[in-house]
Amino acid sequence: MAPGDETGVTGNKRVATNQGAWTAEEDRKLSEYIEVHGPKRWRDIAVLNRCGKSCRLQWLNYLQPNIKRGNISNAEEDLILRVHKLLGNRWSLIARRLPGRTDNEIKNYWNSHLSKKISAKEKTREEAPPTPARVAANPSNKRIPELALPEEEQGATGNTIPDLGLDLEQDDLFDFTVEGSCGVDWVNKFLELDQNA
DNA sequence: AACGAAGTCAACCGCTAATTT
DNA sequence: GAAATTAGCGGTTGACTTCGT
Repeated sequence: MAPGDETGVTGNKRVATNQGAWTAEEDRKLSEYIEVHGPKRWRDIAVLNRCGKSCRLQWLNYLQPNIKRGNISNAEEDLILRVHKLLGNRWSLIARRLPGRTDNEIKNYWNSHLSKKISAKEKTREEAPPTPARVAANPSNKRIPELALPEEEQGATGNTIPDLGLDLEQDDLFDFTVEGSCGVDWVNKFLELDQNA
């Protein structure tokens, strides 16, 4: 593919497409188009002066039926935290576990809310003196090698997926089309596997 | 009231994988 | 099998809002 063709940019030249916030009129036209032609062939969408990529994003994030906006519940937040712990920044995978939520929304929510919560938690944990139980379990405060990843596997960002011997593409756990696969039960099942591994 | 800093989130960009020709 | 096209993903940017001084 020619780089940039779907972004409103051809080579170094920016083609004349609208940019910036979508208007209600544009939303309406896009919805009408998709109602007739379906959510495909984004490049061919000629009803708007928008690149196909922008149309696709608008449809996925705002215009699709059953899209939920805002008010992320505690249960959803917990689910995001737990799945993120397992998968890292795989926003689309996380989003598929939260019906009505989009990857973009979850990503934003993570960056603006959850990442801070986590760093605050870690900070308090670092500052807190070790509990008697922790000291008893590891009296010399030695690093436990089997719990640590080798440096080359940790990655620069720390957003690595733990190698649990699972195939994200093949394992049924990650087949998000399976009915009833959404919710905390799935995470619990995964965590069990995690612990066993 | 005015200003700047910090927070939020919609939209864009660059890239890759998958699909089609 | 190669090239072109399309779809999708995650990271980043920038406009807007809120908050503190």
